[in-house]
Amino acid sequence: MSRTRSTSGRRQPTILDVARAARVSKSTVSNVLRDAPEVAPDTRQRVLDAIAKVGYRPNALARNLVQRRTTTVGIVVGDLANPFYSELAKLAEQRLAAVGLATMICNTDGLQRNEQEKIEMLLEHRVAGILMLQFTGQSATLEKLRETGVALVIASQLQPGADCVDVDERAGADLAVTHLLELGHERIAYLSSDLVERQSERSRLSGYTRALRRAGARHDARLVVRMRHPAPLRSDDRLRDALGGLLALDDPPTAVFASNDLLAVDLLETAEEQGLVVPKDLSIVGFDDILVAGLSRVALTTVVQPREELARLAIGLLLERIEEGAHGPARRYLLPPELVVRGSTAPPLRREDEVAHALPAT
Amino acid sequence: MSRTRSTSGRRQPTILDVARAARVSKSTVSNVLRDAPEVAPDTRQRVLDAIAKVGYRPNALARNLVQRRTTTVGIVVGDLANPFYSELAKLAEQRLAAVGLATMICNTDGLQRNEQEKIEMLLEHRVAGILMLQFTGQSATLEKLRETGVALVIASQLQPGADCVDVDERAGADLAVTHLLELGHERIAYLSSDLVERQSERSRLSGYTRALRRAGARHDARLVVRMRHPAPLRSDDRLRDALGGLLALDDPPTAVFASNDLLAVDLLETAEEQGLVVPKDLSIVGFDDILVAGLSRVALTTVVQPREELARLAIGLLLERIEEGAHGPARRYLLPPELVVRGSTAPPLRREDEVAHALPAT
DNA sequence: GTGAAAGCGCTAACAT
DNA sequence: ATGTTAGCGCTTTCAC
Repeated sequence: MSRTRSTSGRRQPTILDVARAARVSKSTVSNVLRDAPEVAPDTRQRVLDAIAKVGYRPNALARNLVQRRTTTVGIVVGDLANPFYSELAKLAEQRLAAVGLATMICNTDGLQRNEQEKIEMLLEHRVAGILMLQFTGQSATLEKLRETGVALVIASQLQPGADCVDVDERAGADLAVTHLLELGHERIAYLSSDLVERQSERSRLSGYTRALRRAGARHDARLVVRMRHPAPLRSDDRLRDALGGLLALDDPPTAVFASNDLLAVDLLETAEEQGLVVPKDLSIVGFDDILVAGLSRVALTTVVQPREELARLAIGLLLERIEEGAHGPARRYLLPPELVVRGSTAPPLRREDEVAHALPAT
Repeated sequence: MSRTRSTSGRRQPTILDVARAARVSKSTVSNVLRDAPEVAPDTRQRVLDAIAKVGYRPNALARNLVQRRTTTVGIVVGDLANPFYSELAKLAEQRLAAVGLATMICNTDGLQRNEQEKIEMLLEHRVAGILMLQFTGQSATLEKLRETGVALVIASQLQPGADCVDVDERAGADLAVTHLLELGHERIAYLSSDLVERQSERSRLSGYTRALRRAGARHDARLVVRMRHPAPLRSDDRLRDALGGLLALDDPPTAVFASNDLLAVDLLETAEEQGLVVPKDLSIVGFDDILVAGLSRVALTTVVQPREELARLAIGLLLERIEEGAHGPARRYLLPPELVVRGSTAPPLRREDEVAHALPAT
């Protein structure tokens, strides 16, 4: 019974069209497609020719359906416009493509609602694995994921029971604050935004606290500020208020540790807009080491997250899970952070210095 | 014949499991899933309950296979780590997700080889449409795409015969150079990297030439430099050489128009590293208006590409094509660029000024 | 309103 | 070495 398609143009040729053109059965075509060993050289050639002739292109959906597994991996990211994540996403995609896996990228804007929906969509597409570059930390979501048995790796955050690869954020924050303490700062603020997930937030804050406590500095709750994340890379009202609040204290901070580079750069902008000079009047340390931080015009002292290694290990873990299945104990890589000192930090201005010379940045 | 799966855990429940649990046929389940009108309220409820009970999740592959169309769209991008493209990709993904479409993102690194492979992969996955945020311009690729009849939109570049949405790059370059001319510059270099596709390259160069010609300035081929793209946002040897070459001329340029912001910022870094002061010794104009360009510490004068509008129009076009099919005449949106003047441009230092005062940036 | 049946394009036994 | 066959999980006529 020959079919004729008049509507909406020719339909794509299938394996059957190839079979007819090569005068073989469709399984023979399938055999050469999957290059199974038992095909006669000349038959194979006939099939190859037929494929070229009819312009055949395999249908991944059909294949994936019958094989009950896909070669697609989902990447969930909070904000693709954040350089830290887009760089990570790029590295991950590269590695996945290198082993023949396609990538579905989902942006959540950091919203639980979106996160759930996107994950649901990935599961409906039966992705072989999911890499979460950011995670709201909602346990129900994690539970659902676990039920499906899909391979899962969470990057840049620790979640008990799941494969994780993250940097030691506590140690990183400690590094940052210790650096400031060593420069002689005593009043050090911690500024954070909800762009950073709760988990990470806690770790970084705890690193901040630990460093202060070790140095015997008194903890001052007024120096810890968490805000809605400001517009990226622009000075911002909320940030201006936050900074104003800190500086209005009777004993204002001389340095700020910001929980991420985007925020740190914004702060730098805002501070200078207010007439402060960084680092003379205010030292700033960030977290992430995004590319902008390294510009000499910006020169942000910051804690480095090793992106390449993060991506490499995360994809490595994910591929293992896809191979072996999701059973077995959770694995974790904890990467050590590093501090890179640039021009945004300097010793504090002592009272008596205030009119006189300011110490230059190291 | 009941099946038992002992290996690799439980398999995911199918529509049949739901049917059994609800004591209806599978087509009834399908009917409530696609909420077809003709289902009795109580039957629907029974099915809904069964779905929840067995933890059923629709299989998008099976659905897409039988419907012979997917709800997945491919986005092809050259470099996801380039803020301009990651911002665009994010906007596009948002709009697609809003209408229920999933997004497969492919990074090509600007390589034709990769571009072809990734497009092939998208086609095998039978994506409903492809949005190219960057395109090497290879006509064979375009031809293949056209043959498949897949919905296609090319953003940020004009390709005859395909739906395009791009900004008027020629006008943009003209704007940039005219601005420099009006400031009094006479020797204006054009610096470009292969990060910019050939098409765009040509347009921008032609805008540069046109502006110069209109002003009656003599064209000097030595002022036009195209280089391999340097490491993003870091000063770079190649760039140092390129700049050195320009400044070594007997009549060196006082201003540079860079074909993209990433390059412009790199140039700024390199120039200052070499002891030049921007804009006093050298004015720089970029193209794109990526977020970093707006930082007051960077303050790059640049040509704005309206990203939001680009994404909106591109996705709009793509959705139309997915609806209507790929036949019909190609459509095109040409967006007007805008110049935003910041601190990286100023009148040139005249010989007699050289030791004395320099004019500040506007 | 509901069910039976015929595929979508492919793979993977199993025959031959 | 090649062909036959039975699905993968779903949609979609078409009977009842």
